[in-house]
Amino acid sequence: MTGIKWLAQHLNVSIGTVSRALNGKPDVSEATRKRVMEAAAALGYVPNQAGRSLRKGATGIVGFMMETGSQRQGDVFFMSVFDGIQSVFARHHLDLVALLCSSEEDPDAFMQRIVARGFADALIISATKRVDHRIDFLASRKIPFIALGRSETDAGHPWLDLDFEGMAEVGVSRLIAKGHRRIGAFAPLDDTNLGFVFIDAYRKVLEQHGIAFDPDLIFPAHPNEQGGHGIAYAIAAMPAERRPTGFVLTNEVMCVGLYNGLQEVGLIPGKNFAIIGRDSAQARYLVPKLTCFRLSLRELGIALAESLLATMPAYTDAYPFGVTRRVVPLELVPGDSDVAIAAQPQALA
Amino acid sequence: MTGIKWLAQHLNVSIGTVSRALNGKPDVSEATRKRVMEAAAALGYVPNQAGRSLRKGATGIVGFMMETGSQRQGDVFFMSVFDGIQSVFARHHLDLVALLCSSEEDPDAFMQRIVARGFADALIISATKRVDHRIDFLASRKIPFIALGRSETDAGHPWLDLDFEGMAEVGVSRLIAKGHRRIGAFAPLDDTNLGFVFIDAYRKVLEQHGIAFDPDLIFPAHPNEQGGHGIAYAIAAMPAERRPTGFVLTNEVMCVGLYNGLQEVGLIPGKNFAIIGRDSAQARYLVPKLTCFRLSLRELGIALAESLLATMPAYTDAYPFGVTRRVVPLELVPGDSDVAIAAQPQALA
DNA sequence: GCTAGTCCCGTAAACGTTTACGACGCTATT
DNA sequence: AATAGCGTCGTAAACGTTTACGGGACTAGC
Repeated sequence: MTGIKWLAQHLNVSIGTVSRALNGKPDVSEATRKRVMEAAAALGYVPNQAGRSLRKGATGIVGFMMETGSQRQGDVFFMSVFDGIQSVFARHHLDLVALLCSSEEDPDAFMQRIVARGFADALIISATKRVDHRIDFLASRKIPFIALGRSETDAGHPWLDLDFEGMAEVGVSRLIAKGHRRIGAFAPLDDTNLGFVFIDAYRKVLEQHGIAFDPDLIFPAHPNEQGGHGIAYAIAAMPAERRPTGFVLTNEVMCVGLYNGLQEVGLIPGKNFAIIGRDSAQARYLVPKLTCFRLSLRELGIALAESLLATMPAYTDAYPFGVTRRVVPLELVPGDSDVAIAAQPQALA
Repeated sequence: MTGIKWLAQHLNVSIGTVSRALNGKPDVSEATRKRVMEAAAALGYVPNQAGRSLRKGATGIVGFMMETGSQRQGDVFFMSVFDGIQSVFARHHLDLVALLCSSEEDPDAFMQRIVARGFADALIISATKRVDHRIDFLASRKIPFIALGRSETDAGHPWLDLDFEGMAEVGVSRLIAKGHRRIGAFAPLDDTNLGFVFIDAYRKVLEQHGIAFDPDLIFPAHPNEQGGHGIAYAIAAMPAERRPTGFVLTNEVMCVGLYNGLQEVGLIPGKNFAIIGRDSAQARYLVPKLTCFRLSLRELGIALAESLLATMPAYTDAYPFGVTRRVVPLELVPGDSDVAIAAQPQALA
């Protein structure tokens, strides 16, 4: 018994007038507009989503697609990013919802279903794969979207990504300056793109310093705590002289697993092993203090939201910078974990 | 140019027949049904969400309300729960989406907006407060919902919660059996209900063992890493003889902060301090191994989904157990962090 | 006083889907 | 052979909203 005609009847005006009053259209007197808005507030009327979006062809919803399941990395990360996104969306009466793709469903099929159903006006995709069919699909359907993460699939689409090249540059050369020659890195076992970007830059930095690339120092792992933990044991299983003496790890959740795993095998970060990692709520309290890369996740969310809106026709006037394809820098926060090699006592067997 | 009439035209049948065929209604021949479904699959037709839910008055969507922002606790937790929920929903063509309430918006207002807009058919709310207006609101609007977490607000509604009484019983009496008399606990600074439940049970267990309750052993903190970390320093700031010698901590993310904080102040878990905590992906790799309570988050999600569907008229025949208001047990996984007091060397100042 | 213009507001169509209703053709029964 | 029944399908209304269109009332200008 709620609905616009109910409210209109209650006010003795037509439904058209009510709609115009609430949507700020010009063809309504200030007196009746005030009357309508007050009545709506008093009676708790809110336009029905289905009716509105059916008529307008837009939902006022932006979807953030993410995959659920314990395999995926945890998501303190996302909560802060979401908050940044929403602070932008709130200004435009847009709602952000997380579209949860079950681990049992194919991500590409999920995305097609979401789009065809007309669920959201725009999408944000994350965990981009090296080749990502979602990008081609969204571009071909002309759905506004932005990717959090680069991909080799290029549809001229907007994206934002962390500066993995910068982290490789700063992190690896910092360890080299501290005397390290054997520096470990990880390769994600799924085909998320970020791993490849980092490894490429990592190789380039080594080259610049005249250090030969050793494929044994690239440790394949799942991008979660367990993956980091496993790397520690993989290192310990190597002959001592072939082990890395330091590690640059751009994945924040892996840091915790690696840290604790290393301690279990007698490789103590900051003592006889060097780590440069990624900041996170958990990593912030590691002992000894983790030297890490940090960025404001909230600002990342804000940039993501603004860059997305810039590509949506309805908002281009508010955000008049075209397609953004940009890398956001991270700051190195010195800690005690990136010890110099000279200071390292012999690693325990 | 997609839509049901487009598909109907393409097949030379009426839109009514197409709709009936796709929705499994009886009034359609098997031959045309097959023809319609194949064409739909081939042309990639999926019914428009707005049109469908406008007509049916249902959206096929269940919303999981959660608050974003870095203040809230992180959510490796939720990802696994989501996966369990979805494995149930998938059988009924229901979609789960996370409704993200910005930290800048009032949760009660957010909920009202969501409900009034007719966004979801049912809701799951979490982080229940001691008195929670959302419960009364949803009950009065007769929206199907379930709460993850108890509350003193009781609308006869369904809920599921972790067995905090059981954790207090097992955890506290275990530490007492190991010689501890001064056992710490935490009280959440926001008014989430779980804190109160645990503290009440904690007091009762102490009483049963004839140990006086000391309010100084209840540490107020935010339920995140930083909160756990702060507790360590609060403990260190106490005169040594008034400090707790052990701690039972039911919040999984706080464990990491507390663990590392304690090490910083010279109170080493498993050596001169005892901790019983909650299992999590991060906590699993703490050194020394954390003695903790564990449960299957996926199964929790499954129970949550089934209990919710049991209260929805359309699904009561599939899940014919009425309103569930139940506590799910946790298993104690022994580690090395709950050291006996006799084994504790003198705590360092 | 007539016309043009302006300001409000009501009317009705449209968005895409589901579904009650009725129509049609066929078969089986009497 | 007439009728009842069944299986199949088309027609049209309905869901709640937005918006193009037109009309009425009033003002201003001549």
